[in-house]
Amino acid sequence: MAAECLRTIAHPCRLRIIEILLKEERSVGELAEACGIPSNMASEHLRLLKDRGLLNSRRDGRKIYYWVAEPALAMIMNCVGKKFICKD
Amino acid sequence: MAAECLRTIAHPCRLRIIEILLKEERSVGELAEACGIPSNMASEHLRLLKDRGLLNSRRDGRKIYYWVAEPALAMIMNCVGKKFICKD
DNA sequence: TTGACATGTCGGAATGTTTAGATGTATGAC
DNA sequence: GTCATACATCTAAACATTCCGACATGTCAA
Repeated sequence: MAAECLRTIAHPCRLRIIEILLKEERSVGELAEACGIPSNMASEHLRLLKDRGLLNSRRDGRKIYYWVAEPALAMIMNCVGKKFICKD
Repeated sequence: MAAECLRTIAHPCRLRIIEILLKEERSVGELAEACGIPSNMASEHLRLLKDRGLLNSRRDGRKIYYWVAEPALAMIMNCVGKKFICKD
């Protein structure tokens, strides 16, 4: 259901994560720092996004890198962030 | 905040309401019937959407008609519904 | 004014989400 | 092997959302 995926995206940390990952892949620790949250919370957000097929991940040594798996996210983020919807 | 507005949209009934209102304005009762929910719940959903500036309303006799106030909703719905994101 | 209709608002129960801390697992360095 | 690092998982508390019934408001018609 579309509503479920929108809810998944609709969280400040997850929007920030998606925004970053649209540029390039990142590790959990990097994303956690960028969002100002502990890494276990970042991990939880990433799990939610990955469970819905929005992200993919790969391990490289001790780190795990995530990237955007769903191209539509770029369009959604373009709508959301660029000029639309509840700009402050 | 963008996340807040996305959360507002991210509900099955509210997505349906937006989808209908993108075509033409409708009364609360019509929307409630279309969503299969009681009219007081439709009224509540409409209030949430209106409070964030996504809808507008006008009274006509006893009925109150709502329509889409935020043009970006058409683009968002186009992304969401047409081919992207968690299609079943 | 009264009654019926359309909508809005107010509780509160049920449910879902977010967060934090503690613990668990996998990897590389030594 | 031990240790530290990077990440994941579990649990429970705190918080927010959803839904429903009951009641309130506002309008029209008679």
